[in-house]
Amino acid sequence: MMRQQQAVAGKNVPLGQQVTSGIRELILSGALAPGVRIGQDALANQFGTSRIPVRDALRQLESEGLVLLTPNSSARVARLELDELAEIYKIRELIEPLALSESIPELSDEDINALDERVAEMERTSDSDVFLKLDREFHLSSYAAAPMPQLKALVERHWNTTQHYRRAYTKMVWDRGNWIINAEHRLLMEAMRRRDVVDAGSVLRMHIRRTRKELVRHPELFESGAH
Amino acid sequence: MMRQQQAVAGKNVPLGQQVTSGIRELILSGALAPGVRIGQDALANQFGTSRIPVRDALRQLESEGLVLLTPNSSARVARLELDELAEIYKIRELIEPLALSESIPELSDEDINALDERVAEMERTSDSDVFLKLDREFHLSSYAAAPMPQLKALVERHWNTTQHYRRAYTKMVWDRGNWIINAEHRLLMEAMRRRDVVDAGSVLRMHIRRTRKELVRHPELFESGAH
DNA sequence: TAACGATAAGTTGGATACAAAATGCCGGCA
DNA sequence: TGCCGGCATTTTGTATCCAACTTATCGTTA
Repeated sequence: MMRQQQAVAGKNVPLGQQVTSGIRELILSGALAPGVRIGQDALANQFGTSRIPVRDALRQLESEGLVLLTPNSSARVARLELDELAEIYKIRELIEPLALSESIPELSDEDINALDERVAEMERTSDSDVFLKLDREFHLSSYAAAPMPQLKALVERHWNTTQHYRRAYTKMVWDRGNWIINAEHRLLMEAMRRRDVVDAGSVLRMHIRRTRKELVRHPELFESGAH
Repeated sequence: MMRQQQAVAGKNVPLGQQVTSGIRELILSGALAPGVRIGQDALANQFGTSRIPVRDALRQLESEGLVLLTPNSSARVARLELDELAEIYKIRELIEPLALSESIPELSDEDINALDERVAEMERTSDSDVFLKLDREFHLSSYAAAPMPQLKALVERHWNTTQHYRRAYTKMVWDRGNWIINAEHRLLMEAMRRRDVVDAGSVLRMHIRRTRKELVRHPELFESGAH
């Protein structure tokens, strides 16, 4: 008789983790905006479970920086102030070039081509949500080959917590086009093709830094939403 | 044995957070070594609560990198491989100089003197545990004035997850003395007194980098313990 | 009228109880 | 002897229930 012991690390997913993924997706997709109150009962009904898995999920998401828990009171989708967003970008300026430079030597030519394809799609699309998704995929994929799992988890966390504000900014300036980002991506790809970790790191650092300065110029991104 | 919650009038800290602090302290103090299995029931009895707050605490600690949670199975104190430790140090080399350079302009002369006192105590003590405690206090205090709460939380997390290995290393080389660390601390203090963020950052980066290379030379730090 | 306070309703925190999965033990079998 | 499989025990995951705290409502009063 076959032994079901193995379960290959991921077959038997606890209900709590499914709820965690579900809520995380709701937040990252924008369905739940920062500041919105999220009740345990409502989520439990929505996912068809009791409140226990929901509570586990909320704690998990709080530690990921996506949820703000106030004891004995409410759970809300985490929101960032302008300085907090800028702070995250300053950290990103330091750690993402490291992730990139450690990843580049491990990338195959096929990987590079796949990245290039995403850049091309970004230039073609007229949908800001598609653009946002491709941008995230492009950058995170460019780090994927780095043998530094903790660093990559940290980077992804920062992308998650800033997701809402990047979306809001992208939508805001969508009309004006974003040729600068596309140009930076092209320069980044060119350096990556040459496997030049120094140039690639410099372009990426500039890219993040310029975005930070751009965001700081738009405090109106932080005014809306529930409190 | 069974520690009952003291009904401190007015203070209303959720039980789960108290348990979190308790377990965290057990791990950081070395009472719970990496790899050791920690059962929910055992902890619940030890803290005089049910398993619910313990589960909350374990989830919290997992996200802090101090606990490894395997679904449907065990919870263990997180352990690091040699490359993981090195990875964390590479991240530290980047972000701690930033924390320091942002903190230095905000430090008062009294703060500087207090830091100096810790350095002096480190040179005097003959107890490696005291040394470890002072070292942590010194560095974290030197970042304390930086107006970057997320960065400081990140730094503290890295100090926590590497705590056990720093302790093991400190004990291992305790006989040989650690004049190098003391010298580096002196140089660091000197740059901080001059409020020279560039020099201070350079010394700190060197300090962390040298420690990383030193740790990598001692793989035997990772052999012991439960698996 | 506006502010204050008591009370009621709703929400969260924690404990107990039960189901499901994993670990360990022990006997059978080649 | 060594190993494999099944059963029992232990441990984790989830649901339900109760208590405590927060928030809202409504009435009272200056």
